[in-house]
Amino acid sequence: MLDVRRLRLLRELAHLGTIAAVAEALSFSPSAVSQQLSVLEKEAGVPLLERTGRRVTLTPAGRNLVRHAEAVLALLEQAGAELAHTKRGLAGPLRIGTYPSAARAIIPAVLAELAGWHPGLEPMVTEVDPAAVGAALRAGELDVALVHEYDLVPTDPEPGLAVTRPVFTEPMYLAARAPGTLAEQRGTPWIMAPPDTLCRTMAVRACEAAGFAPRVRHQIDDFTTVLALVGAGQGVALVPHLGAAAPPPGVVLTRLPMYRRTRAAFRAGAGSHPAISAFVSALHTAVPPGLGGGA
Amino acid sequence: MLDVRRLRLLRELAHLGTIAAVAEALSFSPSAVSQQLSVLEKEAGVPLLERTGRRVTLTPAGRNLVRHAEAVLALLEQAGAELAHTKRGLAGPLRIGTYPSAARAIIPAVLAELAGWHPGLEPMVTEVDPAAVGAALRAGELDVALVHEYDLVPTDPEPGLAVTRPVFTEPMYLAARAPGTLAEQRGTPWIMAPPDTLCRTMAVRACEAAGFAPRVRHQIDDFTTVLALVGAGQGVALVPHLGAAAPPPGVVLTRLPMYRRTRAAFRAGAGSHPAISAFVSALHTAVPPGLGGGA
DNA sequence: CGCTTCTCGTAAGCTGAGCCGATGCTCGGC
DNA sequence: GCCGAGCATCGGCTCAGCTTACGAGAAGCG
Repeated sequence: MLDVRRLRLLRELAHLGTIAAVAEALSFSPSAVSQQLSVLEKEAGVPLLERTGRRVTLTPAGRNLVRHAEAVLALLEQAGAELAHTKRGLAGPLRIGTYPSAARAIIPAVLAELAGWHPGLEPMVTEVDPAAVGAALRAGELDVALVHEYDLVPTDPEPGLAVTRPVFTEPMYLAARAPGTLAEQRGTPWIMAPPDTLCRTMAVRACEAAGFAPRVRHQIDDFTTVLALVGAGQGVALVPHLGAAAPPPGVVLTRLPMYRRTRAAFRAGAGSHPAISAFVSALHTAVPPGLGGGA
Repeated sequence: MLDVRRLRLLRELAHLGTIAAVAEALSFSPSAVSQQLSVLEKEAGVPLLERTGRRVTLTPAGRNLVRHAEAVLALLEQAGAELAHTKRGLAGPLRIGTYPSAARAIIPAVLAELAGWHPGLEPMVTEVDPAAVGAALRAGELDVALVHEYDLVPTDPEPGLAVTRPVFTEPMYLAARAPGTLAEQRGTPWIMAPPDTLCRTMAVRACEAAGFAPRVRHQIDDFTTVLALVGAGQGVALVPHLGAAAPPPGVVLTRLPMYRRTRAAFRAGAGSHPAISAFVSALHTAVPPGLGGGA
């Protein structure tokens, strides 16, 4: 019988690409991961990994086994969820991951709602880099997380995870010193998120769709800072509704026909866990009215 | 995350009823099983067992968890089977369980067929008490087994196991010293299998269907011995085709409108294992022609 | 071309999960 | 009432599996 513990390592390897990263994610030494994968390979009787350069790649048999591992892990997750269902009086920790602007604008109301429903529940919120959310969920460091996606960025469904329908949809705004269209900012300096982030990709693509490649001057992730810089005449930026709560004087927001959607994500099979479904319900009822609507 | 090793113990408990039996089946001490189930219960957070008298019973939550355990174990079995599929050149041991008459009449031809197809395969045949076949399969002591069922005995599908369609269907015979019908044996002494066996149940029900309760004189399991006793005028008996190969002189076989069906059984999910499906194929091709038909 | 760096594998040693045996307790049956 | 069957608990031990340390091979860089 294949060992699930080892299958989990193989799955993480499939997602993270290197043994070192798996070890990092699961708080092991790389040596331990290597040893366990060797054992798995021996008891599988089939080569699962092959060294390519200084990394390892999964063989087709390995990738196939990962598919099964996903299914098994999802089923175990579901079994745990159903188990939690039978014990009444929801209690214990619920580890929630979120991106910064939701943490500020959404999470407090959601937690208040949740506390009213289930006083025993102990929500623990952690701001997490959106790129690391998947790994944190799979590694069991988080139970549920708020993730977002942009119109222009193709959403890749991560295997092993599941997401809800969008909890809310925000419009995007062009933040500048005067009203105007995107295309008029061809020559203006831009303030964008750091490279290799979802926000950055989205902003660049928006500019490209308007017919130009943006000149990036500042790389800032925090929307409050971004708006302050816009107010100081340092450039223009794209900000979502949640990041544009209190624009400083002198900053003009122009609504664009682009949207950011926020969903809840969790491990596949965990959607029926009472704490997680309660969180999602709280999310839906506590979401500020008019978020998807006017200005 | 629930531990699959422990879930397996819980499943066995659901089938076998006592911790001692689980320990026996899996070659552990009862103490080890008890400890592991305690840990499982603790990490489930819900009572799974309750002491009723001097045994333990599963709570509803426990039974529900067993359902999930079955699913997980079947999935793991399937993953292992698919893995074996990729390694070509079928090799290694295949542990086959069988009831005695099939061992004599069917298995040799099947093994010969199988050896021709896959020389590397090492079949290991064990005669197993039909009542213990399920436990032996689940415990991993057998990979595949020949099991039979009778018309008159309701076949209860064991969870955790899967069976093929009938491999062959044998007619049943009334073995006596003269031709005759079942109903005519109302007053004759009977030779039957020991109590609490499938054969015994079948024979008793057949008599009841013919309108009488049989007087059982001898309790013998081996059909050759049974026929010898019939020949010695010690009574009459019901024997399946496979058990009636060479009736001794003086014994007359009268065919009855009743049948015994033989199937192959294996752990749920293992049906796609190449060695097992090869065995089933060999079974179908090597089965003696006319077994389901004439005489 | 050689140095550094990053990655994976192997070897040696240690720790704790989990097994066994013994004992105690609580039921049910004779 | 006694006895046996079945489960839980307690010490003690063993081995699976982790860590640390080291070595080998492959990219990147001056």
